[in-house]
Amino acid sequence: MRVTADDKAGIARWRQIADSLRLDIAEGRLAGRLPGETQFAERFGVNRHTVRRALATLSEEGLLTATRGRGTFAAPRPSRIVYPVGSQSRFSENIGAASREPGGTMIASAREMASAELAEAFGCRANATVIRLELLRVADGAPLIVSTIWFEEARLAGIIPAYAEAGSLTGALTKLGFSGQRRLWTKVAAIPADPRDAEHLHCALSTPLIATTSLTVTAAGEPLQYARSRFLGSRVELVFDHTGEPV
Amino acid sequence: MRVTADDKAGIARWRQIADSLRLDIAEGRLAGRLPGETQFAERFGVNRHTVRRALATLSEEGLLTATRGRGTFAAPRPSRIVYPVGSQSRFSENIGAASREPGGTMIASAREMASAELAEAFGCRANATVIRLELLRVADGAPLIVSTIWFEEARLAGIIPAYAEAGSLTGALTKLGFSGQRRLWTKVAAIPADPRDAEHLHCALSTPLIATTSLTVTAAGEPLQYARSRFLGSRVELVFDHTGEPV
DNA sequence: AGTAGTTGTCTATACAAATAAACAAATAAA
DNA sequence: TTTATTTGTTTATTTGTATAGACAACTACT
Repeated sequence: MRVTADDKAGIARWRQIADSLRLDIAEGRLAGRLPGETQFAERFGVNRHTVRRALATLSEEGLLTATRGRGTFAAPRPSRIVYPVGSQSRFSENIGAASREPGGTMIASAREMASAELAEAFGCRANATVIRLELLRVADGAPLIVSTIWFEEARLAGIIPAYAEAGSLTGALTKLGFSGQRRLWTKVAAIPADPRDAEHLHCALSTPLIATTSLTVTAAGEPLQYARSRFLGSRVELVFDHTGEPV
Repeated sequence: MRVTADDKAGIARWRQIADSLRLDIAEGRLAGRLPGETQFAERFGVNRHTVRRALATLSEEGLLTATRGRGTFAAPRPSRIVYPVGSQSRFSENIGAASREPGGTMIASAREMASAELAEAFGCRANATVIRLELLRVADGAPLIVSTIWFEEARLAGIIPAYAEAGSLTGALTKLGFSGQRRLWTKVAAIPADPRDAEHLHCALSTPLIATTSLTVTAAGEPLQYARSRFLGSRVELVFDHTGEPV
């Protein structure tokens, strides 16, 4: 089979244009009144209808409003939520500090065997039982983060009911007698959204996500929780403050 | 115009399948011998030819090798490069420590007016002159990072020739009499690759990138460099170590 | 040698996407 | 009001995408 090594193959021209314009709007390069459909068509080297198909999708997404005779206008772009990450990170504090109502729901919870990765982080046997908690975190009424959090059952058997009652992780841990815990490290990667995450975050497949993996320990330094969070790349920005780090 | 709000609209079925399989291979869910084309066709609910079109592209990308009569086999997946980020981050040290030959080339350099964002970071006038340096960083022979770095001209007039001579940023700064600089903070976002970055990083448009923005200051605490780097999400993982942070 | 299972190739058909050329309908400004 | 500009609609044609069925070529195993 003859296959050209073309990046854009298999993606309709109108889709490419829509994606390009969506990015331009998100980055603020396109705002207010947009150029006419005819101008766009010429700029992209396509027929006017192809541009119209692209604009129609963006209009459907609420990024654009077009009026016959007047023109097409870009909606004002929302700013990124700033999310500080450090040894003391907590979801509710972070989002709360940015004066947006936080929220979260438990998507799922399960007991399972520790994977090799997890066993290493917890310093336990590979077949030890762990508790997995899946949370969906919301800000401004739209989903922002999907978190998968693991706990050692031996240490945190009652975490699920405690969370259900307290409504927050920090609260649940306090209820179980843990305080003064801190985050040891955070790993960050960029990944395309998989079908499950795309559904929860209400975004398209392959949308760029920030994937963080982190280990939190007790005040005494014992492993407490291992978490993997996926942040909607378009709505959030993580901030790491290095002041205070050893030189 | 009637437009359904469908995520996958405008993306050919074979492309969606190719993207899905590419992710499966990258995450290790698919390895060694793959299911037959007929099985894939049934699993995805499409014709065998559509699957073949998807496999053909992955084969073109070197992720697959198919042999008539034998079957189709996934290439072994490369591991992510671990990139520690902290107050002392330097590119050559990081990649060097992972025992991979580092490398870098200057893509471009220019003098320009400070943007509002930049002026705030540097604490200077908005129309002050800054020097912009664009670097492409390579590991294992493949591009990994595109960095845009700004310096205040008033403080670092000779940075371009110094870099050209020293071959590294740290070396260039030493040559200009700066040492003991440290990174104050790092912001992290996930963005789709734009046309320029996609070209440099040799990746498809809209590939997830990690975008970091950081401020480095002199030993005395004065702003030294403001940098915006784009990391290829599929090949790298950033690690932030919070030990030593104030509690 | 034979057989089951695999990838590779071919032809034909139906549907979506993109192009082309006009024209209608609304708006803004002269 | 008139004019130019803009988005919206229609019809027709061409190119790409997906399906269907059949068969060839090759491999691994019995």
